[in-house]
Order: sequence, then C-alpha cells, then structure tokens
Amino acid sequence: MAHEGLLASGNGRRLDFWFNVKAMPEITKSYEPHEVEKKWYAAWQAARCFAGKAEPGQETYTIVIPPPNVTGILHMGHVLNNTLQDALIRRARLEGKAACWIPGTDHAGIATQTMVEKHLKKSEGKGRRDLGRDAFLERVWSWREEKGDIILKQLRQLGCSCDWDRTHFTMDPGYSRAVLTAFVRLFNKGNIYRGKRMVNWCPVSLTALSDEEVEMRPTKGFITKLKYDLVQPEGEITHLVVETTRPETIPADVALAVHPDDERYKALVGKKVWRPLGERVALPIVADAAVDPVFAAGVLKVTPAHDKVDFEIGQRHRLPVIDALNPDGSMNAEAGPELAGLDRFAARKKATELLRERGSLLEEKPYENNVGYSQRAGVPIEPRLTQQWWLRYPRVEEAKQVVRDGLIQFHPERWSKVYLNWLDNIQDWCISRQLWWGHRIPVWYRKGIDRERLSEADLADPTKVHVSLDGPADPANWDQEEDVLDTWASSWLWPFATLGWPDEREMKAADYAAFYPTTTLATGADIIFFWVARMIMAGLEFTGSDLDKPLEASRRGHAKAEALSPEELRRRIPFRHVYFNGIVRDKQGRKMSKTLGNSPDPLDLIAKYGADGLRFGLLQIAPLGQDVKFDEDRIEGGKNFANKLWNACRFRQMSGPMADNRSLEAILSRLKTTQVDDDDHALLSALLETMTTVGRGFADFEFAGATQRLYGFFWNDFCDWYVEVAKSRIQDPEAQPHVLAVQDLVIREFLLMFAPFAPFITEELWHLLGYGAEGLFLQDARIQTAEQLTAALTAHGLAVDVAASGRVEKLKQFTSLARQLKADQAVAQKRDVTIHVLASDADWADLSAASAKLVRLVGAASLKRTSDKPALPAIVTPLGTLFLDTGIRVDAAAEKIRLGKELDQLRKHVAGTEARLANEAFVSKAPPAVLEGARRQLADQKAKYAEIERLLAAL
RNA sequence: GGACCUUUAGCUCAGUUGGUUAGAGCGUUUCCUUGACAUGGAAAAGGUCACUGGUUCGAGUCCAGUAAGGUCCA
Repeated sequence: MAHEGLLASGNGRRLDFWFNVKAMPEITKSYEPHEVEKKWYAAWQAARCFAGKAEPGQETYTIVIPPPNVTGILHMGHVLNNTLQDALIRRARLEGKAACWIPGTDHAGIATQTMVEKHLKKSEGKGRRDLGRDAFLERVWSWREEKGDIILKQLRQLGCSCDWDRTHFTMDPGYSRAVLTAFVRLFNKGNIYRGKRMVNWCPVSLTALSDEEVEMRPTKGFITKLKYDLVQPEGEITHLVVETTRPETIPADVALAVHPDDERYKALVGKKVWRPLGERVALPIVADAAVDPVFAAGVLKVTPAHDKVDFEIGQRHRLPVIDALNPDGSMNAEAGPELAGLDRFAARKKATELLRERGSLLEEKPYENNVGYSQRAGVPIEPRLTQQWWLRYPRVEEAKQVVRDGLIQFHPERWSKVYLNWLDNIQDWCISRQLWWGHRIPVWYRKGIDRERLSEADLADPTKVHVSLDGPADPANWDQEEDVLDTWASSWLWPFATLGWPDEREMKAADYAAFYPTTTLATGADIIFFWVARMIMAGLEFTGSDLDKPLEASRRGHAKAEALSPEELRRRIPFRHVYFNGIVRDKQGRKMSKTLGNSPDPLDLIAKYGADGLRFGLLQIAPLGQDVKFDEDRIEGGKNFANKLWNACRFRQMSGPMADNRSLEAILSRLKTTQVDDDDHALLSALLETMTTVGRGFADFEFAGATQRLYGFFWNDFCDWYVEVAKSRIQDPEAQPHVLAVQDLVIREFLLMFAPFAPFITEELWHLLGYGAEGLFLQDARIQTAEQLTAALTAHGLAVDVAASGRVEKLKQFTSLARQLKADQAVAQKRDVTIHVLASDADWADLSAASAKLVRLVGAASLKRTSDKPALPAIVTPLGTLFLDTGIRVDAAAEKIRLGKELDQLRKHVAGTEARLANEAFVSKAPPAVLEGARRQLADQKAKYAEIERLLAAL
C-alpha cells in the first residue's frame, strides 16, 4: 500500500488503517454488523483509542474489571457486567475525562487446578501427585498460555474498550510480588497467625475453605434416635437418648453434653455412658450452655473433631479429640474395623445398621437440615481440625466508616446494609489453601523444626521462622510452607496492584497517582464479601501515606493502627462507586448454568444480532439492582433498533446533499432561523430532554431508563414524526438546507449519546455522515450537556420554544384520529379521501399551516375547511371536528352506534370529573394548578360531549 | 430465626417528589409492500396495578399487615 507508515495526528495515533475505511460506498439497505465490528475494533486498537492516559490536571475515570477466571469463557453475566463498564468508560471519554479500564484475569486457584487435574486424568490417567508439584504447575501454566486469553478475546468481540496494554494476571511476577508484600506486611504487623483450628474442609479439593466459600443448603437425610447406656444406672434411668444425623461419627464421640440448667439431667452430670459404636469406652456426661435443651431430648453427643460447636465444648471441658475421618472423607482406623475405609456416606448407612443390630437404635426418620457444601466442588464440607494461616482483617472500622459516610457509594444503596452487617460479624479469614496452583505462602521453617508446635513467640523468632519476599539467604537450611494463599487474598489487591503497587517505578509507569482511587466498580452482589469488602479493607490498609513507609517497617509485633483522617480515607478507598448489577436469569427465572444448559452463548447472540444489538437489548432490560430475566426477543429488538438507526441515516444521506458536519459549530451555522418551525422546536426540546435523561441515567446508574429514552426519542420523536413531516419540507429548496441541518444536528447528538451502548454502529455512521474529521474517531468528539447545547443553539439565534411541543402534540393527535377514522371506515389504504374540518380560526390556522404534512401523513387528497356539519363519518379532535369524505354513501346506522359508544365513555369521564369538582374538600385543599387542570378538563370533555351529540343529531 | 428484594397488559418490564383516561417492547387481530427501514408503517384489542386496612381532597406511588415467589445471613 502506498500509504504505509506512521502518519502523526494531533494525538500521535497510527493512521495507516485509515485508508481502509475512508472510501465508503453509500449506506447499504440494512445494517450488517459483522464487518463493521471487525473493522472498527481493529481501527480502535491500531490507533490506541483505549489507552488510559491522563494529562496533568485532567479528570480521570477508572474502572478495574472484575477479573474473570483465567479458564473461563464468556457467559451472559459477563456480557451484562462488561457492557455496563464499557458504557461507563466510553461515556467518560466523551465527557473529556481520562478514561482507563484495566482488564485482566484471575488465576482462580481451586477452579483452575481442578480443571487441569480433570483434564490430566482424562488424557493421561494421572493425578497431580503422579507428576509432582513442579511438573504439575508447568502443566497449569501451559494450559493458561493456551486458553487464558480466550475470555479477553471474547470481550473484544463484545466491543469492550479496555486498555489491553494494561492487562494483568494475578499470577504475573509483578502482581505476585504485590500479593507476597501484602502478606509480609500483615505478618509483620501481627495480623497473620498460624493456628490449629476447625476449618471447612473440602474432601474433594482436599483443602481448607473460608466461611464464605461454604454454602448452606437444606439437605434431606435421616436423623437417628439412639441410646447411650449409662455405665451405672441412676435410679430408674438406664440410658440417655441422643438424636444425630451423623451416626458414623459416633466412634469419635468423647462425651455427652446437657444444658447446665436442664433439671432432667442435673443428677447425671459427671456420670458415664458407654459409647455405642467403635471402641467400647465410657464417656463422661458434661454440662455446657451450648446445648439446646429443646432440641430432641436435650442431649448432645460431643464429637470435637467433626463439629465446630462440639470442638468448642471439648475445649471448655478439656476433652480429647478423636479424628475418625481421612482428608478425602473416608473413615479411618479410629472408626473401628467395621467402618474403616468406607466413604462417610456409606459409613453412615453401615453405622445405622450396626446400631440396629446392637439394639441401640430407637428410631430412624427422614430429616431435613442445613448442611454446608463446598461452593466449588458441590459436596458437603467436613469441619476439620488442621493447621492453617489466619488473617485478622485490617481496617475493619474504617471499612465501615467509608461506606457509612458515603465516601464509597453503593448502587443500589441497600447493599451497604448487607455489607455493614457482615463487617459487624466479621470472623478471621482462613487464607491458606492446600493447593499447588496459587501464591505459595512466603514463610520458611527452619529445617527440623516441629511445625505442629509453633507458638506465637516462635513465629516472631527469625531463627525459627523466616518470612520475606525473597526467602532466606541460606535456603538449604529452610523448608518453604507448602500451602498457597486463597485466591481472594490476591484479588483483594486488584484496584492498586494493577496500577503497579507496591513498586514505585511501576506505579509511576501506570500513573497510579492519576488513576487511584478508581471511580466505579461494577460487579455482582454475590461477591460483596469475597471481593468488594476485602478490596475496601486492603485499599485502606496498603495505600495512601503507607506507601511511603519501608516495607520491612517492623519485626512482628502488634502495631496499633493509627486513625486515618478523612482526607487520608479519601486517598485510600479503592473506588468511589460500587454498582451491583443483577444476575442474568433465564425466562423461568432460574440462574443460568452449564448444567441446566439454559445459558445462551453470547458469541452466538453476537453472530445473530450483532454486538450492539446484544449490548443495547440487554441493558434495556437491566434495571438498577434487579435481576435480569433474559429474553432473546429483547436482543432482537436491539438489533432492530440498530437497523432503524441505520436506515434513518441512510435516508438522511438520500434526502439531500451532505454539508459540513465536521463540528457542532459547522452544523449550527447551517441552521436558518427564518426556517425554524414548531416541529423543529418540538424535536429539539425532545432532544434536550433526552440528553438530560441520559446524562442522569449515567450519573445514577439507571441504564434501563437511559436506553429506553434513547429508543423512544429516536424511533418515535425523530423517525415516526419529524422525518415524516420533514419529507414535505425537504421538497422546498428554501427549507431543505435548514431541515437537513436539523437532522444532522440531531443525529450527531444522538450518535454521541448512543455510542457508549452501541459503539460499532455509531462509529460507522459517524464516519459515513462525515461527523469525524479525517483521523478522528467518534470518541474524539465531546458530548454536550443539554445546557451546553441550549446555549450553543441560542448563540446561533435559535431559542428552543418548549411550548411548540404542545402544538405539535395536537397535530399528532389530529393525524392519529384521522387515521383511526379511516381505518374504522375501512379505507385505511385509500389516499384519495377528502378531509373536512370544522375548526375555529386559530385551529384552522395551525391546520392549514401544516396542511402539506397532514395530507401526507394521513393519506388524503386534500384538507378543507367546512362551516357546516356534512353527513359524513366524523371524529372530534383537539383541532376541531374532522369529517371524512370517502366518496361512499354513509352508513348512518353504523355511525350512530360508533358515536354512541364514544358518547357513553365520555359520559363516564364527565361524571367522574364533575364528582371530583363537586367535592368541597378537593376544591378547598387541592393545589390551584391541579384544580385548574380539572376544570379545564371538564370543560373540554363537556365541549366534546356536546359536539358529539350535535353530530348524532345531524345524522 | 433475622435482613432484604419482587408482585402493574398473554410475556418481559417502565411508571421520577402522591394529581387528568396507568405506559413501552414483544406477542395477538386488522390493514398497508406509498422511493429510509417488512429488522418496516398505520390502527385496534388487552390491566379492579397480589390482597387487606390506614393516611390523604386524591394512592400503582406513602404507612401497617397478609399472601406468593426469590436472595442473603444464622
């Protein structure tokens, strides 16, 4: 190509792509999205349109993407979430802000490891342990290399304008360093500790889980009622009755517990019972307030190794702990020879049988209770006593404060209550995972040390435990911790780690100073605890003036955090707004899921309806904070709207010569004040109102309102009315340039408003209609506020007359009623009818002025004034009584029925309004404007009533 | 058990601070291929705004309660 090479433009963009898009044929008959989408996305990228770059002093708008799982593929939830973000970021660009949307992916520890393991099993029949840690991790990395970018590529197809040069991955070297830095800092501050505690154990993934990863589900099972015989009968009492849903854990029982105030059992506390299963051992009866005396018989079997409450009771009474389960959920030797080796569910059945055989079982009945499931693996978790790393959350109070005080705003606001409630009841976070894929915890143990017995003092002793980013200088003497960190313990740093934190040079390169705090976070409320709350705490902990402090500020100690000033809080919050988008559900209201197969593939939808159609259609049905019931018809509606826009622009192109559209100023100077009519005023009023509504929609995150207004304005106000009435004006050589200028203005402003929702078609039309000077994109234009446009119009001598809308509205009604009458007379398609109007001078003046438009719109040969009541089908309009001459004899009987019906309806309305006005209380208390309105309404109704009566009489 | 959300036309949803005869899209019925668009145009039918009570001159809108469905926490 002759034009190869770099052509500098004002902002230094590559322009060599331009020659491919410049010479366009005339607009085609229908909009074909695919080529357009491909072309413009490539052009935007070549020109680096999405680069987040802030000029000094420029207002910024930053969004960090909720990083999808690196193994993920695009689903409808992503489409909604990312379309919202793209709309926000594109709007910000049009408002002249330095917009920066940072993309990336999450390594998603459990999900990814499980996926690769499954794949390995299937293709090679091997488990991860067959390969060993290093070899397995290599496999995961190569999986990531191969598939990790799929979802990001899919986002491009959707039109997302992320700054791809800023793409991050939570396992990238820089990001990993951030994660480890956070760990080391919190460790040094004393927020991180190691402890043997009850955790939620997933027997499938073989790792601990945080409380948030456990989902409570009502589960149907059985409850077994059984007896524990007293070692020495106490009077008539020979045994205690216990009910349990987990008989397989009886061999791990170490006591029975009763409530201390329970009179039934007071005498028994301190006595012993025989364990009915497993080794025959005498178990003590203890009194503990944690026992619910109302549940069953008020006796609890205490199994410290397999229940959190039981564990605590055991601690209080210094009871031993017997663990009868293997990590994978099967029973071990402690369970006794009958149960050992069985899976926990098989063991449960077997245990019941054994109890029955031995006469200990009193009853077995169906029972439903809440069971904790591993969110990821979908199996019941086991409470399990293990050594784990725990985090005492930092900055909890400040995290509440910033939301309570509105420094961070939630949309919809009600989620702040959920957030605050969680923070009020916050529990320490189990951050270690027994996985391989993740950030390995930067802790090294001196070789030979007994890890099970490390005390808090040992953790602070650098000769025993080493904690640092780079590890000990003498690695041969140390063993690194095997566990990795919870995935969320890396993604909670996302808003600032993606801006280079904690590396000063990286931060400078990423322009942290300009882009942090970020502006808006768009996400689902389902991860409010997992992610949103934790990001807020992390931001408050790690950013702001703490950036200046050296990393290894102190050796481990319990440093008391100083209070943060309001300015400091403002510097540290990770975002100012959190927009919670709804969940996309299917038509029946079910969550979309792979297993149900009710989730359409977004790429199929893009192929069918175009990216713009998908985006616009989806946002139209996504009200603030409400779940979205997906309806493919709406997406089709989005496509149809794109086609409507396309054709309106096509018609503009066909209507007359294109003039200078390259700037707002150029278009405004083509308006002719002498040619401005009511339709212009009404259209411009509607445009200004739309600009206000759309602007407010963005500010309030009310996208459904904005998209609906755009739809209504363009389709109804512009296409159905203005373009139609303008068809006659365009024939007039005097008026034509003006009318086309109005259209050019409205289309321009519409494209700017619509572009954030439908970036592709708007860009294409922007160029086809010559709005962009060569080398510039739509995003290089600045969107106007309604006030700015009003001022600009006024400066060109066009003061928009809002009252014109009322006059146009009457003409619309006249037209509609005329069509209605024609349809009623079965001559809807005839265009040679004559319309006679009995009208006042004023009304006739309006009608005759619009005569050319009206006959065209109605489909009539002519519009004439009459002074009597011809015996013709008639209808009362706001501009007089309209008579339709079809040239056919009038069916007087049918007319009488038709008018009679209308009269009946009208009579009801008149009666209603009269009753209202007859109400003394209404007249005395209603505001004058309302009263006046009611009076005028009554007068209109009565006049119309009288007119119809006269028409009837004339028949 | 606690908190929150939803309930408006056959379907999916709007309805701003209470104020004329409650709107849109899809679907349905009828008519129209008149040179932007049949992915379109015109017209029509279709709603006791979940229920009960209250506040008010006036309630889809505010308050209380009930019912159904849903979500989160325990």
